[in-house]
Amino acid sequence: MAVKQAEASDGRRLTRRGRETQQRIVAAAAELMFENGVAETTLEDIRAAAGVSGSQVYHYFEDKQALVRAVIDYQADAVLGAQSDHLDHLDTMPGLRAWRDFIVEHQRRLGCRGGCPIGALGAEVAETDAAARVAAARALRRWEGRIRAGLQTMHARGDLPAGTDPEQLALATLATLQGGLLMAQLERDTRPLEAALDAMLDRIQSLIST
Amino acid sequence: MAVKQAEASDGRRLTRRGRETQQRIVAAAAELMFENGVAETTLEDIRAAAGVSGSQVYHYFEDKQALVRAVIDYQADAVLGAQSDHLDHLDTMPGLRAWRDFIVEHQRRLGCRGGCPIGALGAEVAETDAAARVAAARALRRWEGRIRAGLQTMHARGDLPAGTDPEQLALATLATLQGGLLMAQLERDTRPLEAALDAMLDRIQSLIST
DNA sequence: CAAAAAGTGGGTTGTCCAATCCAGTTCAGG
DNA sequence: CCTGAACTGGATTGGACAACCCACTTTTTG
Repeated sequence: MAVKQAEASDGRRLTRRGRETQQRIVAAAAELMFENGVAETTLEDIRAAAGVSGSQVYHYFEDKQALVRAVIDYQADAVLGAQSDHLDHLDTMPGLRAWRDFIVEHQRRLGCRGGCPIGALGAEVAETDAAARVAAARALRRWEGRIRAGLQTMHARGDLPAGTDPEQLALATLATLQGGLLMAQLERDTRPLEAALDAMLDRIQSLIST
Repeated sequence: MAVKQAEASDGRRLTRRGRETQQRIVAAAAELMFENGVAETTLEDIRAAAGVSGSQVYHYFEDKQALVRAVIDYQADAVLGAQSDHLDHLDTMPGLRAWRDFIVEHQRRLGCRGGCPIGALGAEVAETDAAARVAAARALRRWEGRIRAGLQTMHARGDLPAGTDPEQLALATLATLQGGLLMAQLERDTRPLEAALDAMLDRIQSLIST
């Protein structure tokens, strides 16, 4: 599921070159908004970073809000893509632990800056742009779906007791991850993130060994 | 620990009346920033909502950033104050469950709008205002301290096994709460919040009954 | 109770930035 | 190869808003 906008703001179809330019704008916007937030990122910054000129941003996007929505979809693909291999193996404790380590290490490399590309962006625009809020919520549901798939496999295999609900557990796991990322961002320290994920994985482990 | 700014932007001491006006400005700013975010809240909006005139905001605050920092401290007091009774009883499972119910019910009443007054605000300004980020982090540590106190009581009492670290568990609990609030805000649904808190409380419960 | 400090009301300024426009150039399909 | 559509580059506009200023009134204090 890639970001297939594939048309200009006035609805015309795009050529190959056009699509590339559009993607370059979204990628530049995503990076700048991740680093500085939506409000602090001007269209001029994006234009310069993408290496396109003046009217181009408006050629491809209706307005700034439309670009923000495209960025959210782009980040959803980026985040799920980056951890795709890990997400495919969340049906064993070693797989879950490896995923945890991957996320913590990634945050450490970033100096805990930026938080979650989806969650932080969504939170910033949630109360002023309903469409963007919904886009962020949809992105989180995709993510949760991948986690749930792993837990459901464990459940079907009988590793998780019949009484447990994989969906609830997946929701809780993603929420814990989001909160850990937020606290890590604010404290510039991975410890809250580690404590949060470890507690949730220990919870799953304890369900298994029941 | 109240917000004792108690001086104007130029460092002069405030009279009683001045302090009241200053508080009215902070309270108005807090409400508007909670509802619409920092970027969407103008000083003119705040001025009008607080019922003060033109230069007054600048009389009491150096600039908008200083006001944001005051709002963060104000919200920290407000949040901890509102759940103070519950925070005093986090040393039993019924106490923890009651706290959970209180938070979920509060979110339901708000229609899941706004998220966490501290977390959402902190996330918005984290990458553009280091002082505000630190203020938010400090607020979260105060909150975490209250949770930790309850868990430490359980630990000392022997309810929690010796091997468990109340601090780690408190950190994880707050992170889970933050993530649940964020997801509830984005999805406009308390289910992620409930799933997250329930999973974490079940974790604590399972540690007790070991 | 006088004089200085604290607080008020509103007007002004300068900057930033989203959004629009248009003249010129490149590209892609028939 | 040529014609219209896709794309480029830069200039412009209009509005919003943070920050500042000053004349005036009220409050506090020595």
